[in-house]
Amino acid sequence: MAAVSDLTAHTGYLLRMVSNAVSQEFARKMAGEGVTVAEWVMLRSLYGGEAVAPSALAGRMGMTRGAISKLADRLEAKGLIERAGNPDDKRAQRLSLSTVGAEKVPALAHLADENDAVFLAALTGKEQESLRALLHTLIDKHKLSAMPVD
Amino acid sequence: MAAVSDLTAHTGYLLRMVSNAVSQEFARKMAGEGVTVAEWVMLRSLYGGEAVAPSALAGRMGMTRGAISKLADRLEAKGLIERAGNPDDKRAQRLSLSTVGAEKVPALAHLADENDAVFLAALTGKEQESLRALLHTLIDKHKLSAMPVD
DNA sequence: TTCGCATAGTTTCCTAGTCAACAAACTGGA
DNA sequence: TCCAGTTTGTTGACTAGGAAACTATGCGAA
Repeated sequence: MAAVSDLTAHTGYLLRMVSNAVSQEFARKMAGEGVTVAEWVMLRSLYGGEAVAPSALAGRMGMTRGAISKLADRLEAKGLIERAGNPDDKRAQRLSLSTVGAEKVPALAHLADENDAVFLAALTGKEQESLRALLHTLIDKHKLSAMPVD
Repeated sequence: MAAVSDLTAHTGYLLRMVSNAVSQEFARKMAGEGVTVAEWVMLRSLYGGEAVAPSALAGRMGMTRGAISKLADRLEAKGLIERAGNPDDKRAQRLSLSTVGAEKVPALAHLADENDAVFLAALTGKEQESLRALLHTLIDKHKLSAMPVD
Protein backbone atom coordinates (compact mmCIF):
# COMPACT_ATOMS: atom_id res chain seq x y z
CA MET A 1 0.00 0.00 0.00
CA ALA A 2 1.27 3.41 -0.88
CA ALA A 3 1.15 5.51 2.24
CA VAL A 4 -0.13 8.97 1.46
CA SER A 5 0.93 11.21 4.27
CA ASP A 6 -1.31 13.95 5.43
CA LEU A 7 -0.62 17.37 3.99
CA THR A 8 -0.05 18.83 7.42
CA ALA A 9 2.50 16.17 8.19
CA HIS A 10 4.99 18.18 6.20
CA THR A 11 6.92 20.85 7.97
CA GLY A 12 7.17 22.66 4.66
CA TYR A 13 3.43 22.87 4.72
CA LEU A 14 3.33 24.28 8.22
CA LEU A 15 5.99 26.76 7.27
CA ARG A 16 3.99 27.97 4.32
CA MET A 17 0.87 28.21 6.41
CA VAL A 18 2.52 30.34 9.05
CA SER A 19 4.58 32.34 6.62
CA ASN A 20 1.54 33.14 4.51
CA ALA A 21 -0.45 34.24 7.50
CA VAL A 22 2.23 36.70 8.58
CA SER A 23 2.83 37.90 5.06
CA GLN A 24 -0.79 38.38 4.17
CA GLU A 25 -1.44 40.38 7.28
CA PHE A 26 1.65 42.41 6.50
CA ALA A 27 0.54 42.90 2.90
CA ARG A 28 -2.77 44.21 4.17
CA LYS A 29 -1.02 46.77 6.35
CA MET A 30 1.28 47.83 3.53
CA ALA A 31 -1.69 48.14 1.21
CA GLY A 32 -3.13 50.62 3.67
CA GLU A 33 -0.07 52.74 2.93
CA GLY A 34 -0.49 52.27 -0.81
CA VAL A 35 2.49 49.99 -1.15
CA THR A 36 2.92 46.30 -1.98
CA VAL A 37 5.27 43.99 -0.17
CA ALA A 38 7.61 43.84 -3.14
CA GLU A 39 7.64 47.60 -3.26
CA TRP A 40 8.43 47.76 0.43
CA VAL A 41 11.34 45.39 0.03
CA MET A 42 12.75 47.48 -2.77
CA LEU A 43 12.31 50.70 -0.83
CA ARG A 44 13.93 49.19 2.24
CA SER A 45 16.77 47.84 0.12
CA LEU A 46 17.47 51.30 -1.19
CA TYR A 47 17.23 52.99 2.18
CA GLY A 48 20.27 54.60 3.67
CA GLY A 49 22.77 53.36 1.19
CA GLU A 50 24.30 53.93 -2.18
CA ALA A 51 22.27 53.93 -5.34
CA VAL A 52 21.90 50.38 -6.57
CA ALA A 53 21.79 48.80 -10.03
CA PRO A 54 18.50 47.09 -10.93
CA SER A 55 20.30 43.87 -11.70
CA ALA A 56 21.86 43.90 -8.23
CA LEU A 57 18.40 44.32 -6.73
CA ALA A 58 17.15 41.44 -8.81
CA GLY A 59 19.74 39.24 -7.16
CA ARG A 60 19.04 40.52 -3.67
CA MET A 61 15.30 40.30 -3.98
CA GLY A 62 15.16 36.99 -5.76
CA MET A 63 13.27 38.39 -8.71
CA THR A 64 14.03 38.53 -12.40
CA ARG A 65 15.41 41.65 -14.01
CA GLY A 66 12.14 41.96 -15.90
CA ALA A 67 10.17 42.07 -12.70
CA ILE A 68 12.54 44.62 -11.19
CA SER A 69 12.18 46.76 -14.27
CA LYS A 70 8.42 46.88 -13.87
CA LEU A 71 8.59 47.30 -10.11
CA ALA A 72 10.92 50.25 -10.58
CA ASP A 73 8.48 51.69 -13.11
CA ARG A 74 5.71 51.61 -10.54
CA LEU A 75 7.78 53.10 -7.77
CA GLU A 76 9.06 55.79 -10.07
CA ALA A 77 5.50 56.59 -11.14
CA LYS A 78 4.60 56.92 -7.47
CA GLY A 79 7.53 59.28 -7.03
CA LEU A 80 9.19 57.08 -4.43
CA ILE A 81 12.40 56.24 -6.27
CA GLU A 82 14.58 57.84 -8.91
CA ARG A 83 16.39 56.36 -11.86
CA ALA A 84 19.72 57.82 -12.79
CA GLY A 85 21.89 56.97 -15.75
CA ASN A 86 25.47 55.94 -15.29
CA PRO A 87 27.91 57.98 -17.38
CA ASP A 88 30.53 55.23 -17.16
CA ASP A 89 28.23 52.66 -18.70
CA LYS A 90 25.32 53.86 -20.70
CA ARG A 91 23.49 50.56 -20.27
CA ALA A 92 23.50 50.77 -16.52
CA GLN A 93 21.18 52.58 -14.13
CA ARG A 94 21.33 53.50 -10.50
CA LEU A 95 18.19 53.38 -8.45
CA SER A 96 17.82 55.46 -5.35
CA LEU A 97 15.08 56.68 -3.05
CA SER A 98 13.48 60.02 -3.73
CA THR A 99 13.10 62.36 -0.79
CA VAL A 100 9.50 61.33 -0.46
CA GLY A 101 10.46 57.68 -0.64
CA ALA A 102 13.11 58.07 2.04
CA GLU A 103 10.61 59.79 4.27
CA LYS A 104 8.14 56.98 3.87
CA VAL A 105 10.46 54.14 4.83
CA PRO A 106 10.51 54.66 8.61
CA ALA A 107 6.73 54.56 8.81
CA LEU A 108 6.64 51.37 6.79
CA ALA A 109 9.43 49.90 8.90
CA HIS A 110 7.38 50.61 11.97
CA LEU A 111 4.48 48.66 10.51
CA ALA A 112 6.85 45.80 9.76
CA ASP A 113 8.15 45.77 13.33
CA GLU A 114 4.67 45.87 14.69
CA ASN A 115 3.40 43.13 12.45
CA ASP A 116 6.21 40.89 13.51
CA ALA A 117 5.79 41.62 17.18
CA VAL A 118 2.06 41.02 17.19
CA PHE A 119 2.36 37.73 15.43
CA LEU A 120 5.19 36.45 17.56
CA ALA A 121 3.49 37.47 20.75
CA ALA A 122 1.91 34.04 20.63
CA LEU A 123 5.31 32.66 21.61
CA THR A 124 7.36 33.25 24.75
CA GLY A 125 10.59 35.20 24.45
CA LYS A 126 12.57 31.99 24.62
CA GLU A 127 10.47 30.36 21.96
CA GLN A 128 10.87 33.34 19.69
CA GLU A 129 14.63 33.08 20.07
CA SER A 130 14.48 29.40 19.40
CA LEU A 131 12.43 29.85 16.26
CA ARG A 132 14.73 32.50 14.95
CA ALA A 133 17.75 30.30 15.63
CA LEU A 134 16.23 27.35 13.81
CA LEU A 135 15.37 29.47 10.81
CA HIS A 136 18.87 30.89 10.75
CA THR A 137 20.29 27.39 10.81
CA LEU A 138 18.19 26.42 7.81
CA ILE A 139 19.15 29.59 5.99
CA ASP A 140 22.84 29.05 6.65
CA LYS A 141 22.93 25.38 5.83
CA HIS A 142 21.03 25.90 2.61
CA LYS A 143 22.92 29.07 1.82
CA LEU A 144 19.71 30.98 1.25
CA SER A 145 20.19 34.59 0.38
CA ALA A 146 17.46 35.96 -1.82
CA MET A 147 15.15 38.31 -0.05
CA PRO A 148 11.74 36.75 -0.32
CA VAL A 149 9.04 38.79 -1.90
CA ASP A 150 6.23 36.55 -3.02
CA MET B 1 15.74 59.69 14.55
CA ALA B 2 13.37 57.01 13.45
CA ALA B 3 15.11 53.68 13.80
CA VAL B 4 14.66 51.63 10.66
CA SER B 5 15.24 48.03 11.54
CA ASP B 6 16.98 45.73 9.14
CA LEU B 7 14.75 43.62 6.95
CA THR B 8 16.27 40.42 8.26
CA ALA B 9 15.56 41.49 11.81
CA HIS B 10 12.01 40.36 11.27
CA THR B 11 11.15 36.77 11.98
CA GLY B 12 8.40 37.07 9.42
CA TYR B 13 11.07 37.79 6.90
CA LEU B 14 13.09 34.76 7.84
CA LEU B 15 9.97 32.66 7.72
CA ARG B 16 9.20 33.82 4.22
CA MET B 17 12.75 33.20 3.14
CA VAL B 18 12.78 29.64 4.39
CA SER B 19 9.23 28.91 3.35
CA ASN B 20 9.86 30.17 -0.16
CA ALA B 21 12.97 28.10 -0.52
CA VAL B 22 11.14 24.90 0.43
CA SER B 23 8.13 25.76 -1.68
CA GLN B 24 10.05 26.70 -4.77
CA GLU B 25 12.04 23.52 -4.68
CA PHE B 26 8.81 21.62 -4.19
CA ALA B 27 7.16 23.49 -7.06
CA ARG B 28 10.06 22.49 -9.27
CA LYS B 29 9.56 18.82 -8.40
CA MET B 30 5.82 19.03 -8.96
CA ALA B 31 6.38 20.74 -12.28
CA GLY B 32 8.40 17.69 -13.30
CA GLU B 33 5.18 15.74 -12.83
CA GLY B 34 3.19 18.27 -14.81
CA VAL B 35 1.37 19.62 -11.77
CA THR B 36 1.45 22.94 -9.93
CA VAL B 37 1.49 23.25 -6.16
CA ALA B 38 -2.09 24.50 -6.10
CA GLU B 39 -3.13 21.54 -8.22
CA TRP B 40 -1.33 19.18 -5.85
CA VAL B 41 -3.11 20.64 -2.86
CA MET B 42 -6.46 20.22 -4.54
CA LEU B 43 -5.68 16.66 -5.57
CA ARG B 44 -4.50 15.79 -2.08
CA SER B 45 -7.57 17.42 -0.59
CA LEU B 46 -9.79 15.22 -2.69
CA TYR B 47 -7.84 12.05 -2.00
CA GLY B 48 -9.48 9.26 -0.11
CA GLY B 49 -12.59 11.09 0.91
CA GLU B 50 -16.01 12.17 -0.15
CA ALA B 51 -16.61 14.39 -3.14
CA VAL B 52 -16.25 18.01 -2.12
CA ALA B 53 -17.99 21.22 -3.15
CA PRO B 54 -15.78 23.82 -4.83
CA SER B 55 -16.77 26.43 -2.30
CA ALA B 56 -15.66 24.14 0.52
CA LEU B 57 -12.32 23.71 -1.19
CA ALA B 58 -12.02 27.47 -1.52
CA GLY B 59 -12.28 27.74 2.23
CA ARG B 60 -9.85 24.92 2.90
CA MET B 61 -7.28 26.09 0.42
CA GLY B 62 -7.50 29.75 1.21
CA MET B 63 -8.39 30.71 -2.33
CA THR B 64 -11.35 32.49 -3.85
CA ARG B 65 -14.17 30.58 -5.50
CA GLY B 66 -13.12 32.10 -8.79
CA ALA B 67 -9.64 30.66 -8.47
CA ILE B 68 -11.03 27.25 -7.52
CA SER B 69 -13.31 27.34 -10.52
CA LYS B 70 -10.38 27.87 -12.87
CA LEU B 71 -8.17 25.42 -11.02
CA ALA B 72 -10.88 22.77 -11.33
CA ASP B 73 -11.12 23.56 -15.05
CA ARG B 74 -7.45 22.82 -15.47
CA LEU B 75 -7.50 19.60 -13.47
CA GLU B 76 -10.59 18.45 -15.31
CA ALA B 77 -8.91 19.19 -18.62
CA LYS B 78 -5.95 17.08 -17.48
CA GLY B 79 -8.38 14.31 -16.61
CA LEU B 80 -7.35 14.24 -12.96
CA ILE B 81 -10.64 15.22 -11.38
CA GLU B 82 -14.32 14.93 -12.19
CA ARG B 83 -17.17 17.36 -11.75
CA ALA B 84 -20.56 15.97 -10.83
CA GLY B 85 -23.81 17.81 -10.44
CA ASN B 86 -25.79 17.62 -7.26
CA PRO B 87 -29.42 16.58 -7.76
CA ASP B 88 -30.43 18.12 -4.43
CA ASP B 89 -29.14 21.53 -5.41
CA LYS B 90 -28.68 22.27 -9.06
CA ARG B 91 -26.28 25.11 -8.36
CA ALA B 92 -23.88 22.91 -6.48
CA GLN B 93 -21.15 20.62 -7.72
CA ARG B 94 -19.16 17.82 -6.21
CA LEU B 95 -15.53 17.46 -7.15
CA SER B 96 -13.75 14.14 -6.91
CA LEU B 97 -10.61 12.49 -8.17
CA SER B 98 -10.71 10.54 -11.39
CA THR B 99 -9.11 7.11 -11.36
CA VAL B 100 -6.05 8.57 -13.02
CA GLY B 101 -5.96 11.36 -10.49
CA ALA B 102 -6.22 8.99 -7.56
CA GLU B 103 -3.41 6.92 -8.96
CA LYS B 104 -1.19 9.94 -9.28
CA VAL B 105 -1.53 11.18 -5.70
CA PRO B 106 0.76 8.65 -3.98
CA ALA B 107 3.64 9.47 -6.31
CA LEU B 108 3.18 13.15 -5.68
CA ALA B 109 2.91 12.53 -1.96
CA HIS B 110 6.21 10.72 -2.09
CA LEU B 111 7.82 13.75 -3.69
CA ALA B 112 6.35 15.92 -0.96
CA ASP B 113 7.75 13.66 1.76
CA GLU B 114 11.12 13.61 0.13
CA ASN B 115 11.24 17.34 -0.39
CA ASP B 116 10.48 17.89 3.25
CA ALA B 117 12.99 15.36 4.46
CA VAL B 118 15.82 16.71 2.35
CA PHE B 119 15.26 20.25 3.45
CA LEU B 120 14.94 19.42 7.12
CA ALA B 121 18.00 17.23 7.08
CA ALA B 122 19.88 20.41 7.88
CA LEU B 123 18.42 20.16 11.37
CA THR B 124 18.87 17.45 13.99
CA GLY B 125 15.88 15.31 14.86
CA LYS B 126 15.37 17.28 18.02
CA GLU B 127 15.52 20.57 16.20
CA GLN B 128 13.01 19.36 13.64
CA GLU B 129 10.64 18.46 16.43
CA SER B 130 11.19 21.80 18.04
CA LEU B 131 10.50 23.69 14.83
CA ARG B 132 7.34 21.73 14.20
CA ALA B 133 6.16 22.39 17.73
CA LEU B 134 6.76 26.11 17.45
CA LEU B 135 4.91 26.30 14.16
CA HIS B 136 2.02 24.36 15.63
CA THR B 137 1.88 26.76 18.52
CA LEU B 138 1.65 29.71 16.15
CA ILE B 139 -0.98 27.97 14.08
CA ASP B 140 -3.07 27.13 17.12
CA LYS B 141 -2.81 30.50 18.80
CA HIS B 142 -3.67 32.32 15.64
CA LYS B 143 -6.30 29.77 14.67
CA LEU B 144 -4.83 29.36 11.22
CA SER B 145 -6.62 26.91 9.05
CA ALA B 146 -6.39 27.73 5.37
CA MET B 147 -4.15 25.40 3.48
CA PRO B 148 -1.51 27.59 1.97
CA VAL B 149 -1.07 27.46 -1.73
CA ASP B 150 0.81 30.47 -2.92
C1' DT C 1 40.42 48.16 -35.44
C1' DT C 2 36.80 45.34 -35.40
C1' DC C 3 33.98 41.52 -34.80
C1' DG C 4 31.92 38.33 -31.81
C1' DC C 5 30.30 37.62 -27.40
C1' DA C 6 28.68 39.27 -22.82
C1' DT C 7 25.88 42.25 -20.10
C1' DA C 8 22.01 45.75 -18.61
C1' DG C 9 17.65 46.80 -18.89
C1' DT C 10 13.12 46.46 -21.47
C1' DT C 11 9.38 44.28 -23.60
C1' DT C 12 6.13 40.71 -24.99
C1' DC C 13 3.64 36.79 -24.05
C1' DC C 14 2.00 33.72 -20.70
C1' DT C 15 0.24 32.02 -16.16
C1' DA C 16 -2.28 32.11 -11.94
C1' DG C 17 -4.25 34.56 -8.83
C1' DT C 18 -7.93 38.51 -6.97
C1' DC C 19 -12.14 41.19 -7.19
C1' DA C 20 -16.50 42.27 -8.57
C1' DA C 21 -20.44 41.59 -11.54
C1' DC C 22 -23.33 38.08 -12.92
C1' DA C 23 -27.06 34.18 -13.86
C1' DA C 24 -29.17 30.37 -11.96
C1' DA C 25 -30.98 28.16 -8.19
C1' DC C 26 -32.48 27.99 -3.51
C1' DT C 27 -34.98 29.70 0.87
C1' DG C 28 -37.90 31.80 4.08
C1' DG C 29 -41.04 35.27 5.76
C1' DA C 30 -45.23 38.23 4.58
C1' DT D 1 -47.58 31.51 -2.86
C1' DC D 2 -44.20 34.49 -4.15
C1' DC D 3 -40.80 37.52 -4.09
C1' DA D 4 -36.66 39.54 -1.88
C1' DG D 5 -32.49 38.18 -0.44
C1' DT D 6 -28.81 34.61 -0.33
C1' DT D 7 -25.73 31.28 -2.16
C1' DT D 8 -23.31 28.64 -5.98
C1' DG D 9 -20.29 28.59 -9.48
C1' DT D 10 -18.60 31.33 -13.62
C1' DT D 11 -16.73 35.10 -16.07
C1' DG D 12 -14.14 39.32 -17.37
C1' DA D 13 -11.05 42.93 -16.17
C1' DC D 14 -7.00 43.52 -13.84
C1' DT D 15 -2.42 42.61 -11.44
C1' DA D 16 2.23 40.80 -10.51
C1' DG D 17 5.63 37.99 -11.78
C1' DG D 18 8.52 34.51 -14.91
C1' DA D 19 10.71 33.21 -19.39
C1' DA D 20 12.69 34.45 -23.29
C1' DA D 21 13.47 37.52 -27.12
C1' DC D 22 15.19 41.97 -28.01
C1' DT D 23 18.06 46.50 -28.04
C1' DA D 24 21.85 49.02 -26.83
C1' DT D 25 26.13 49.13 -25.01
C1' DG D 26 30.58 47.48 -23.53
C1' DC D 27 34.74 44.53 -23.91
C1' DG D 28 38.47 41.51 -25.40
C1' DA D 29 41.07 38.81 -28.61
C1' DA D 30 42.62 38.26 -33.35
